[in-house]
Parts: sequence; structure tokens; C-alpha cells
Amino acid sequence: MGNDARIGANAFAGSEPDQDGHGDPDDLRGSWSDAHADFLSSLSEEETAGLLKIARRVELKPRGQLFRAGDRSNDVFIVADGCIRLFQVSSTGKETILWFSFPGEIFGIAELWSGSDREIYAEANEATRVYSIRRSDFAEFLGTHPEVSMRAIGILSARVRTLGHAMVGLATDNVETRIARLLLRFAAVSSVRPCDDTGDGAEHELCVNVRLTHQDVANLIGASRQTVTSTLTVLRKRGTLRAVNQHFHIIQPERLRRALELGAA
Amino acid sequence: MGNDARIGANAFAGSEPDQDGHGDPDDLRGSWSDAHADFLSSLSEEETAGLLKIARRVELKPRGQLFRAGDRSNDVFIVADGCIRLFQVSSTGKETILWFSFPGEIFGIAELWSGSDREIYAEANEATRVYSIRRSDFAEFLGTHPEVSMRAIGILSARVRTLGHAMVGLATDNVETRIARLLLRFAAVSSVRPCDDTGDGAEHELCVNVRLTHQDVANLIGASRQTVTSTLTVLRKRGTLRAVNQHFHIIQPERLRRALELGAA
DNA sequence: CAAGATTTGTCGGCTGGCCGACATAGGGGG
DNA sequence: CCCCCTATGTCGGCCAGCCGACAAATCTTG
Repeated sequence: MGNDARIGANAFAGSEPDQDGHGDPDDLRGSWSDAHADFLSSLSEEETAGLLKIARRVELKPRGQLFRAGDRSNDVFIVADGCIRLFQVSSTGKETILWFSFPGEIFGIAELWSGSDREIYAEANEATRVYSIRRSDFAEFLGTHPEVSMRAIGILSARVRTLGHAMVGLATDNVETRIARLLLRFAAVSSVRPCDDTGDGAEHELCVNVRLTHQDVANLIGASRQTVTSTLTVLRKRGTLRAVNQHFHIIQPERLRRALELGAA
Repeated sequence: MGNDARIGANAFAGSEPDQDGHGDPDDLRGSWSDAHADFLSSLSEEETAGLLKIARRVELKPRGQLFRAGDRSNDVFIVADGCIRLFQVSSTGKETILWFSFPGEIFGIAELWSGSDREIYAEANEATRVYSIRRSDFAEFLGTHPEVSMRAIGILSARVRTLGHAMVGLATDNVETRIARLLLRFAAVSSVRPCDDTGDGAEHELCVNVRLTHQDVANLIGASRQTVTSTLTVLRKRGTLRAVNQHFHIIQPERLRRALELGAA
């Protein structure tokens, strides 16, 4: 079953040559409940094929917009590769990033049911390919594949839990804690793609494999850009983080994790 | 269909004499997406009967605990009457209330899929009756009732959206705004039961029909108890709120709503 | 109905993090 | 290769909201 999953993902992601070998360590599976649950991987080969048939390919440049608040919700999307930023904008112009969707993840389902307008924005965080499925087609697919409905429920559940955690953090933790937690979460979730950093003794490090500006981090944890900058500097000086290419590595994941468990569970 | 819904809810709520006449105004249906979507009302008579058959009745005293973080997630619950508070506790002992579940609403589904342990606490906010359905039974029920699966998806979606709103608010709004928004939300959602206040010209007022201590409000919006107290006092002095029995009335809902739309959408 | 427990109300001191303002530093396109 | 636009880093002033500490009011329960 775990193998079917891989095949499913491959079928969808298409013609990646390096695809077979992205060895995400199994221990990350443990944090599953925190991830937004790779939808594609959970499907069987036939199911994936069925979805492929009704999907339409969409290519997005970096910063390309997929939909915005107020749009009619006509489609459900699945990330093939790249990554999509989902955010809301308050009337003061402040963005709040709700989550990122990584390869295999589905998004736009929350609007599926009510058929109401979008309430959030979806933008490509980098060059990204997504598959677009018409709402009605997807609904029909769910109707004829009860198993898949269950998966959808599972995914939405995971998202509810993630948002719950985020809320608790926002309400009780200080900025440093929130950043630490965020990085750990993203490390787990962004491990779907391999890190390009050929280890210089970096085997025990945890890679946060997403390009995140300080502003992004700020919008994710509800803090100001400046505070994020200075907090990250502190963490780097303290030897917790290391900047690699365009992203971060967490030097001693275990130490950080333990610190968080003590500081706030 | 709207009528079937009512019947369904009645069948479940059981032997309430005053049940038929709880005339919730139709205009509140508009804020559907914000509510946690009355699960029972959305079921047909047969579906409700089917659920009843596999459900077990549970009675809870005020403050009675239904489950706690760490418990095995063996059941899914539906509120018959009363109301349930769902919250998380950080290691510092601070509670964060995620949401309240009102009659007809289902909760505990988020844990259903992963079968993992509970991450949250569920307590009765007052004397409450809930129906408890074994996880496996409910999963089977969903499998044999695709329609109901879709409803479940809709409900989880609504919850995702609600949490999203809450997060944005937490990240961008000040305490006064958050309280105002909370009260409007609860007014909509708590209108499932009638207000006991026989109007003394209170027809245009909006009733927030839940017993909420200031501490509860604080835990809901991520603020301190003291700040909530003083903010509520300000709102009362300004003529926005009125205390009735154990709950609040919003004097001029429209005015408040407009103020919020301007202040932060 | 009295006593304990919970909730509400109020004050002042303190501070984490916001905001504005600026100086660099990259880095991608022409 | 240079220019411009975006991202990073740093500083100081300022204030919303936190916290501790109490008193009054209200509710619950024997």
C-alpha cells in the first residue's frame, strides 16, 4: 500500500527523472498529523488515473496568482510540483498566510462544498505546476469513490488540527517559540522534495526546504518583519539555525524539539 | 428539505416539549459558512434514524468532561442539547478554546481518521446531552452513505474557514475588534436555541445565547481576563452591549457589523 | 442561610513587540 | 556589467496588553 502511494505520486508529478530517489526519512512520517497529508500518495493507481482524466494542467510563474478572494470557486487543485501559498488579506492590507501546499497536496476543497466565493488567495511561491479539477467533476469523483471521500475527510481533519495548533501558538507563545515551531513544521512538510545541499556534515540537520522571506515568516506567525529578522539572527548566533543557499537548516533538531516541549506543549 | 432537516433534529433531540417552536430567524442562515454547520439538520429522516440506531446517549453535568488530550479517540459525538467547549491546554496551563459545539453539531471527527489520540479537551459548558458513536460504526456509516460523507466534508470545510478567520483576527486585530467579531459569530451560532428574554423592546437586538465567563472569552480570543473585562465594560458603556440574565445582547448589530467591515474585513 | 468558591471590576507598573526610518546587500534582467 | 528592486539588518520610541494584587459581587452547596 505504501508502494502504491509512491506510484500514484509519480504518475501525477509526471516526468521527473530524479523522482524515485527522494528518500524522505521514515521518521518524518510520524509528524503526519501535522502535515497536510499528501493527497495523491494516498490514492491507488486506478484512482490517480481517474483523477488525471478529469484534471487540467496549469503552469504558474513565481508569484503567479491562481485565484483571489471574491473569485467564484469553480475548481479544486492539486500541486504537481512547486509550492502554493494560501493567504488572506485584511482590509488594512496585512497578509496572513494560512498554509503552504506542497506537491501532492490538495487545496481549494474548503470552498468546494458551499460553492461560495473564495475567501483566500492562492499564489505560486515559485514556479509551480498544479492540476485543476472542476468542482462538479471532483464532487462526482468523490461520490463514486467513497474511499477517496474518506481521504478527503482525513485531509481536512489534519488541516483543522494544524490550524488549531497554530491558533494556540498564536495565542500563547512568544515570537521566538512560534518561529521555532514553524520551522520544525515546515521541515517536516517540505521534505517531500530533496535538499540540494550535499552534506558537509549536515546529515543530522533538518532542512526547511522552502524559500521563505522574513516577511513570509512574519505573515505566517503573525509578527512584524523586523521582529522576525532579529529573532532569526538570534537563533543563528545561538547556533540553532544555519542559512543554506536560499533556505534554513536546523542544526540540532532534537535539542530544539525538546526545548519546545518543555517551553510549551 | 428544510423541513426534513427540522424533523431530523427533533428526532435526535428527543423529548423536548418546546422543541417545535424555536424559531431561529432565517436571515441567520446567511452566515452559514461561519457556523460549524448543523450536522443533524442536514440529514434526511432515514439517515438520522440510521445514526440513532448506532448512537449511545451520554449525559453531562456542567463542567463534566467528555474526553481529554491523550485519550484514545474511540468515538465521534453529536450534541443533542446543551453545549460543549473544545479547547487545548498549553504546557503553561493556559487554555485556548477552539470552538463551542451547539445542538446538532458534530465534533471529534478530526481525530476520526488518523485514529490517533485526542489532542484537545471536551467539556460540557452546561448540562449537556450528547450522542456518542463508535468510530468504526461511524466510518462504516459514512461508507454506506456517500451523501453524508459529503456533508462531513462540508462541515470540516466550514471549520477550516472559521479557524482561518480566527487566525487572521488573532494576527491582525486588537482585542476590542476580536471581541466584537466573536460576539457576532456566537450570536449567529448560538441562535439554535431561543432566547429566554421576553423583549422589552429587544426585538432588534442580537442575542449571544451562551454562558461565557470573561475568562472564556479571553481563552477564545487569546487575551488576558482583565483586558476582556475592561473592554466589555467599555462596550457596555458605549451602548453596544447589554447584559441580560447570564448572557449578552448586541444592541445595534448592524452598526457593529458595519464598524467591523470598515475596521477590518 | 451562611460559608466557600467562582466571577467581575479596577489599578499601576512593566515589557514584548510594533512601527517608522534608514543603511546595506543581493541578484536578476536589460 | 550595471541598475533597480527586493530582501536583510539595526535602532529607538512608544503603547497595547500582560501580570500581580486586591476588593466587591454573585453563585453554589451543604
